[in-house]
Amino acid sequence: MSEVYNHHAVEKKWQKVWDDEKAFAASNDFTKPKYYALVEFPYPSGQGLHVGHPRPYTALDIVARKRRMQGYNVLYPMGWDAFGLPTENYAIKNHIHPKIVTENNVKRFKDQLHSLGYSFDWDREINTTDPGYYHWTQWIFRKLFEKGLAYKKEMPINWCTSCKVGLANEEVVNGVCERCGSPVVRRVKSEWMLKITEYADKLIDGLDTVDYIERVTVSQKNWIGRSTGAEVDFEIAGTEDKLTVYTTRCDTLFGATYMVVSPEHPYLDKYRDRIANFDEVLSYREEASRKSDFERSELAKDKTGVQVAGLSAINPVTGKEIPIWVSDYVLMSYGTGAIMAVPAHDDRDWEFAKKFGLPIIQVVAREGEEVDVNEAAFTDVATGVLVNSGFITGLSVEDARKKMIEFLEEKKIGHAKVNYKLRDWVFSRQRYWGEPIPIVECEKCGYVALPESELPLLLPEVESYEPTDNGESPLAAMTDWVNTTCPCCGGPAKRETDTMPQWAGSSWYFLRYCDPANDKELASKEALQYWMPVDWYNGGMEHTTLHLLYSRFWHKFLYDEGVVTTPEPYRKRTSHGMILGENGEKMSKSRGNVVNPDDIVRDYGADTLRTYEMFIGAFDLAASWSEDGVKGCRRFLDRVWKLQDIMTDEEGYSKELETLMHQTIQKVTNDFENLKYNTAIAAMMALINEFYKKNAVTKGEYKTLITLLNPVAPHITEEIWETIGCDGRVYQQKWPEYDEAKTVTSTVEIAVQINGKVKATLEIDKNDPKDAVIARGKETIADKLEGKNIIKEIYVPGRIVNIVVK
RNA sequence: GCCGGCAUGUCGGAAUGGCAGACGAUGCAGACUCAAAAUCUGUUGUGGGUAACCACGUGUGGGUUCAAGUCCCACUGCCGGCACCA
Repeated sequence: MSEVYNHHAVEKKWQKVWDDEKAFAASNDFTKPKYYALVEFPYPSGQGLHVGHPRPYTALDIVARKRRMQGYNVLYPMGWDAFGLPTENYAIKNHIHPKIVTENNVKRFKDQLHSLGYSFDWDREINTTDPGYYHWTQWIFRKLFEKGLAYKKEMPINWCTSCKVGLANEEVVNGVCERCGSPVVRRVKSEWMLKITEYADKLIDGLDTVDYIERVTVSQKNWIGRSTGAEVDFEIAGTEDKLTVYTTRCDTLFGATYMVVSPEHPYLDKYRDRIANFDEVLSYREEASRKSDFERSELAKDKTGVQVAGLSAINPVTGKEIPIWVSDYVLMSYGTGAIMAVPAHDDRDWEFAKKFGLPIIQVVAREGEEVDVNEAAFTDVATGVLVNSGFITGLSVEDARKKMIEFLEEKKIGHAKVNYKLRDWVFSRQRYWGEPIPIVECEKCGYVALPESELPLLLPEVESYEPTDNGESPLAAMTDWVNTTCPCCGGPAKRETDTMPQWAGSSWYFLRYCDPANDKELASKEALQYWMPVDWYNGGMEHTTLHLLYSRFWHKFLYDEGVVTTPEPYRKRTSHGMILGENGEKMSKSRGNVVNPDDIVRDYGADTLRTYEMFIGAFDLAASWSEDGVKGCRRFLDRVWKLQDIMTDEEGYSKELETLMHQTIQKVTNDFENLKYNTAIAAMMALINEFYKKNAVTKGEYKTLITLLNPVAPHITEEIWETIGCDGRVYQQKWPEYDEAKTVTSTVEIAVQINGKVKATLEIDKNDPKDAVIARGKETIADKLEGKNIIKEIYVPGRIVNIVVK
């Protein structure tokens, strides 16, 4: 009899063996076929590893291990995205340097990951807070600056009126500061921006060349939000100025009955003397400054706004004078900060017009049908036909748009315009724990980048990590660091004191893994050429629009600069679902439903945790934790272990199980590729159930099972392999192969239906002719067909016979 | 509000338009045990029937089809993201 499986001893033993053997180091032999599997590197938080982390890590560990067995040179690396707010806040609170906090957290994370037996190549570990790493983050920023893609702009930040510091969105809860409860306002500050909008088209078009799961592609396209519309100029009555709007519905211009400008629109200040109720407008602006863009664009039932008394505009096609309003649902950051309002054909304009009693004029109708725009806005573009619209009356929406743009261009009052929802990337943070921005401001030369020889610009030691009272980063208080000389003219200059956002370090980390120790360049050309692109990148859905887009942007820029050789960084992108608590809610301390992976590893073993997280449900959907489910997986591994007791010496497959063996290899092989880890494991469970039913397993069958299971449960399978006297290691074995012909049987059971309802089953040979099968089918249900009128007989080969009767 | 996703037994979940509920858990019954745990065996969608069997059943309402969990239309509920958390 085999001993009871002891996961403590066995897991420790094999983890040491793999380390000593450098079992999973990626080779620098660039002649072999390569495979680059990547998971998002974690933020090493103080809480340690969450049970959510092992889900994607195990999934790609399975892929990485399988690829090695298939003969690939595999790169499966890990590192730390270690700059960030929680570390900094923890450091402030406890007066510990964030560097120390980070070191401790990284150590804990690494121990935890190690205890799970991942096949990471730890020789390539990276850390974004390491000067040898952020050297190159700064180098990339420098290049962006050189090419004019980094610029300064006045941008609103969240400002706590009491703490007198800038706050991250997350630190603002219901409009008040998370720490002190004081109101938060939006305050303007000069910030570094990156021109991601310049790459908007490339970022959309590139999506056609990669293999991302559909919802990622769709999300990115929507986020970039390319729309083709027109800019139209409206004269402001009695002035030389024009109010320019962006619209996607220039066909509805005849129905524009008023205009709305954003509270921050510059014309409000320019014409303050003409605006009779300027005080009212100002206080409205003040109110709007308390809201985020998100709150402002919410289609709330009660729209707010103020009419700008004393200013009006001229509708360029009707010549009619129309009022100008100010409302916070119009954003300065999208389009031109002003809109033409067509309440009859836009939901938000309709709400606004209803609330303030503004005229609603219908200019689009559905042919042959009454549409009452006083009941609701009519927004159907596909079936709309223009009415009441001068020279475009009677045209479809599509044609009307074209004709209107021709007209606007001819009269020089407008033109076609492509617009994006995507906004430039706000790159400044008034924080300590981030990469210093390698720029100085010189009175004579303006903003000057540090020369490459001065990189990395080290993060200086400061006494306090708190932002200063005036909202500057803590670095601003270090005058001897701030005051420097201009690299250009040698005159006095000041260093930039804002730091980079956490997104910076994670926008190129996959390149560094290719050549992590290089101190001459971010990675050698040869290494990049060989390893890139990443063959399979898995990460959370929550990173789809920010991290994923930011890193594609940087990569495309580096491609244009000739630094990297592929236009896209990732060939394939998948996403995993969240792991929820036992109660189906998100795990959190306050809900008291947090599961610590260390406890599971201690009580059930790493292999059990890995198996359970893969078995828990569809990989891309959220799943709730269940301790009983964990036990079930441990039971499965114990049953795999105990197969030793019924193993025979025979090397091949037994006759009865030959088909099932080939089917299982096929299913596991394919399921591992298609994110269907749960059904792959179910297939292996079903297989061992058959062994137990027979009360025998041949050594050949056992070895195949162990090899298939190894990527999921690497420790126990290595131990069994050794115990039953096999040579070498499982991780060095070739991936099992199946014979397609042996996965199918010639006889099959099919269902016999009447009107689509199953009445009987029938054993047939797959090669039986259609008529014979139908005849036999009818025989088996003859009693039920009596007195019925057969009107149709259907045979789906190898599946079903359906007799349609009346 | 906008964008995306999801909805199947007691629970987690399976199911190229072709026998719904694989696999696991739970419950129940039995074996082993002084006993319990562990392990093993059987059983476990609902209603009716002694039984063979019959009817119903994949969030709701309609539709397409010989056949719908799966496709189409309209809804409802829940979850995620919304640009300074990462």
